[in-house]
Amino acid sequence: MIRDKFPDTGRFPRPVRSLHAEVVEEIARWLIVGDFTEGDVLPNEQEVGQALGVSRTVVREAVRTLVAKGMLQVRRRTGTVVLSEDEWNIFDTEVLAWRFRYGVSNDFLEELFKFRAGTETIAAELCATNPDFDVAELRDCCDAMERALDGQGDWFEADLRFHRLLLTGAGNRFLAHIVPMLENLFDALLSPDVLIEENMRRTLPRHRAVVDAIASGNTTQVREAMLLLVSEAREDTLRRIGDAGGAE
Amino acid sequence: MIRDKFPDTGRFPRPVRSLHAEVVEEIARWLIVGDFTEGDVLPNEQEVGQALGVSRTVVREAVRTLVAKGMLQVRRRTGTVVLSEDEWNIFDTEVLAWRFRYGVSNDFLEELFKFRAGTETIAAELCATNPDFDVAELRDCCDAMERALDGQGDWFEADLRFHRLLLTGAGNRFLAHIVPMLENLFDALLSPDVLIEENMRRTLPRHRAVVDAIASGNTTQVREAMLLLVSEAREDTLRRIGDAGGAE
DNA sequence: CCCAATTTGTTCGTATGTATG
DNA sequence: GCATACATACGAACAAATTGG
Repeated sequence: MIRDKFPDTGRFPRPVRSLHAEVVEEIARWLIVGDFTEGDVLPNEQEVGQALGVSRTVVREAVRTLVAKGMLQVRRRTGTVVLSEDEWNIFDTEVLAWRFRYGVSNDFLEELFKFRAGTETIAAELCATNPDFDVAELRDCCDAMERALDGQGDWFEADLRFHRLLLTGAGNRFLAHIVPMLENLFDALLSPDVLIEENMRRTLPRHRAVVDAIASGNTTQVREAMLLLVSEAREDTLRRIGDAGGAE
Repeated sequence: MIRDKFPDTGRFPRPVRSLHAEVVEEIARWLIVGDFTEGDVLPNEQEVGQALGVSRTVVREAVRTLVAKGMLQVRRRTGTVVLSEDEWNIFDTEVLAWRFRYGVSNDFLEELFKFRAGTETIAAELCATNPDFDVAELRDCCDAMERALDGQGDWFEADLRFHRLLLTGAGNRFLAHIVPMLENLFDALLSPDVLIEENMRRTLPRHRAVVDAIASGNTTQVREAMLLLVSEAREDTLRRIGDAGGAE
């Protein structure tokens, strides 16, 4: 019972997260792990409420949230039905985070990396042709990564900043919106298992190659450098996942 | 008052859309047209309810929907605050539809077309290297477009099908999820103003060039053909928009 | 440090509407 | 046409958190 996560016992229990957020995530979990799948009808609002120990109102509001994300649909008289996974808002950061938390397939990760390779390459090309783009900042990131290899500073932060600069530097808000997805990816996948010195030493020159290519303004060179960077990142990450058997 | 859209007068009034949907869209409109902008706090739930003639419950559920889409944030004691436009789920189909309906800037459209050019190009390249991809279907679309030029059948439908095939044929669900956005774009922008014979006669061979390039398997050729296709589409569409002054 | 005001959070009871069979 | 099962909608009430005095 969700409610039990808020110990009403002691002096100051105070729920940090609202019941709403808990219920949303719990129902989302049902859908992701497959307790309910496409076409299934959820128990009615009353029953869901009872099962989770919350009122119907809370259930209704939670359902609205998941409807907004394309995971559920409510039909009068029928009830709340689960939509096909490819109706889910795949670009929604919360949906993505839930996937990472409750189980994501290898196929999904492969596709995510392919999408990332494509879009980051576009972004890098646009950066290369954007006169306002500041290459120096990008170089700073590489320097920070290099320092991190010597134990000075945070590799993770510098790496993320590098990719954020690319995606935001393109001057395209659609590309910029991929940043939160990337942050999710980094958070979920860049474990100490992946961030080993061997990988970092290999990827640093790949990053620098991208910077140099952008500085040169040669877009085919940019594309090649970017594709190499992301495909190696994919290797380093997914190999470890496969080894650890971390996913669904 | 939203409520007035449902004439309780006669015998059978029947609201086709729920109050919820109406209120969601109304508040979304407030944000898009700028009645409330970044950082603004909405009137409290009670007041919004009174203003729209609905109960607090309905307002709350509507707000949940907009929070789920990144447009609002709710803080206790403070109230409901409007988030910056670049927090809004830019890939959300409903948000996009509302933008088209209530005002979209030319900059936004430019960026959308650029994003589309990039992602559709990736998709086309992936189709070209996907052994399961059926080029014949793509050719069918072109034939259908050609027939439409002679008054046989629907150009719009064939054109859309063409692009849908590309985006789904790549075998990547992120790319496939761009289809609903494209449908929005087509619905909103491909008016009879744009779909004039001159434009259609020019774009048909561009489509065929993409098909041929994919059939040949030459990815650089695919890219070039695709970029040409989309950039011309952008010209044809935005020129008309500019002429008509249709946007925000 | 506590008090008071404001606003959302949450519950409950009830009535209505709508589609199904 | 009627009963049923469910979502839809309302209103009142109290709880909890945050802010400012």
